[in-house]
Amino acid sequence: MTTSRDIARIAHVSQSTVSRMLSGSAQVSPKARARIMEAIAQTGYEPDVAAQSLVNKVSRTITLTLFSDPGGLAFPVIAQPQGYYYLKILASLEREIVASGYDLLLPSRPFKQFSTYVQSMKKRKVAGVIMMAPKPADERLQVLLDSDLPTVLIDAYGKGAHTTYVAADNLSGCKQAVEHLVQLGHRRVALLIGSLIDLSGTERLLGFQRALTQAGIALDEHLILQANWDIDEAYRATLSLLDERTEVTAIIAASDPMAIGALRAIHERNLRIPEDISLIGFDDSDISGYLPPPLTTIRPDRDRVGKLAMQTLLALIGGEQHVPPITVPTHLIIRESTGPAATRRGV
Amino acid sequence: MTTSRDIARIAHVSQSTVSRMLSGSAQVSPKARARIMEAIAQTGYEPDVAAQSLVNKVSRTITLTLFSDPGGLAFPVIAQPQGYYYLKILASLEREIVASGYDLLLPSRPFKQFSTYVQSMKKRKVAGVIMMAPKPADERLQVLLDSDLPTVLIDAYGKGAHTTYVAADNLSGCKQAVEHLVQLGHRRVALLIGSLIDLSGTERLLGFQRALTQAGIALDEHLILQANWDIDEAYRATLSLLDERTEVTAIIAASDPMAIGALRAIHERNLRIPEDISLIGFDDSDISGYLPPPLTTIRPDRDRVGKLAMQTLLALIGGEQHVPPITVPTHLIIRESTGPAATRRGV
DNA sequence: CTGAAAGCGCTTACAG
DNA sequence: CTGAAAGCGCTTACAG
Repeated sequence: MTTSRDIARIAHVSQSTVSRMLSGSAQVSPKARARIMEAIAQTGYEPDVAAQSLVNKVSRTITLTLFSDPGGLAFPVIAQPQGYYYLKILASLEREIVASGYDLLLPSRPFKQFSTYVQSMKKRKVAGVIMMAPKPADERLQVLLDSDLPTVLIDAYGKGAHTTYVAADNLSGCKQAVEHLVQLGHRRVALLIGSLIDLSGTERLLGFQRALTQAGIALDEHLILQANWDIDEAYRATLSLLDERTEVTAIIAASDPMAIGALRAIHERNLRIPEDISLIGFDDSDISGYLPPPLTTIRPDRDRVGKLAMQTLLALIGGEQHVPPITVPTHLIIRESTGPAATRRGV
Repeated sequence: MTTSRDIARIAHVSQSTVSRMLSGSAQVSPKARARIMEAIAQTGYEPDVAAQSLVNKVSRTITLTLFSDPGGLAFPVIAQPQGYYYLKILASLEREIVASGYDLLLPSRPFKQFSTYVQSMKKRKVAGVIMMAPKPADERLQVLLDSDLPTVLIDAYGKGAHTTYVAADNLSGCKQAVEHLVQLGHRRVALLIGSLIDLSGTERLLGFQRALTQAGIALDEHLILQANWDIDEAYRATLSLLDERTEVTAIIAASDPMAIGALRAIHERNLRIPEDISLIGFDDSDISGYLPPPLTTIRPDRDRVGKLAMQTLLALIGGEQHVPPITVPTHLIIRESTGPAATRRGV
């Protein structure tokens, strides 16, 4: 396989000159440059990334961490409906990473103490880390924040000299959902919430509370149901909600998968959407537009989240310190699962 | 950061001995071994993978290719419902890769000629390639087959000295679906098929045809609808099918997303499932059990596909040649979307 | 603007 | 069973 020494020989220059030209670290005479370009074109030379990392102490590699998996794996998390949300972010992220000439690495690592994580990443000479939705309680998060490894958190808070975050505006998103329902005349609105220990869950809850309060509607804790982001739990929770709280005319699910669980429960009770019950999801997953009926939902701009995460990481890698965090807006997508509030059912 | 030279110094041995012990390539005296272990424990030493790849000419890295994306990216493909099928395979694959001590790399690459792909992977010293569902027509496939890069194809055919494949038994899967319907008394069964240029599409079609023929039911080309694996196309195709071919009592969708499209169309025409129309999907995606009604579907054992793909790749990397391909069975999951054939609608 | 030399952290014949 | 030496393919002061 062709090496930079071969290129040097063919172009009648030294290896140093080849290296300098390729890195752009110094001026190279036009003649030398032309001969080197010629040699590269002719041989299809590509530099050896292992040798480069060895001497540069850093490689053009970004790594991804999803702390929600105990083993730190990525795909087992996103292969579940709860994780579909991240797919679109990852798609945009990968596009951006590749466009910047970086590789995306999903490293194997020992499951032991987390303190070795940062060290492992440094040994692999990763340029930066993208961390998706770690639980704030996760003590491992702090280790990373304290390190000098450039890190961007997605949908989580956490700042440091070499860390910042990009998050969707979950709070406003959930507010938009409530406001839409209030405008349609709904007063008794239930919320299916995921876990309360991660950021997006808490924020969506907060948005719900604020919008309700602003509309002058009293909060009713019985109308806030935890379903752990899970389809099945959402299904069961909705079933008992429908049976016990017949005054409810609308349900907001804090994720589209939970909306699917709610949808099935509503169908099973032979209630019509939206005539009897209005339903709103959160995520705007690709299938939400094809549910019976198509789902009104909140769409975070996931393309922007992924794109900005990488751009921000690049700034951090470039040496910028204390890069400001970014919040990305959400949009209400009105489809057919919401309508005017019905008169009380069964009354 | 600690190097093997540091370990050697601390343990009073030479760097060669440290390396030999770590690689297990030669005998090391118990005393030396104990001192080296001690030094490693005390420093938290991990070898530098860049230096190792540089001298070994190969790294412990597996790379993933999804040819369906023109740019060769992974996430943009699997972030669409058509790609959800692969997620579970990838989850199992990643688990297996990590358990084997390999890293998973999603490399950036120039979009130019594909001929450089193999060379790029070699420059990155990847140990092996997993390729998901390339179109058989893709000329780039051949380049890889001709190379000596260990390669395992998933859901595609292709064999060579250093290449083999692992595929789900699509043909039997689709046969099982038809047989189930025939037992329920259905005679007029429609098939929503994806694209005819990839393996899984063609095989599912073949299974459909064979089972129908074996049941003594004449094939009717009007009942085979192409929907390109797409929810929306499946939705539209089902709409016209329902309007034009009222004798149809059952629909098999060759993927769960297409089944979702069909489901919505059936709901829109105010037909009941399964009383008026039976519906079967293919994939057993996580949401299929929560559709209204829960979907009968074909489940390929995706866990096994991923696991066996890596094990097979490991054999190839180990130098085995002409490793035999593997076919993984599928199972019929009966839920509530199939039932006895109705009398002809509208007659 | 350019080249010779040293070195990044490993592994592997080679000689004991 | 062990160590000294050379080399993997790059980059970067250093000296011109």
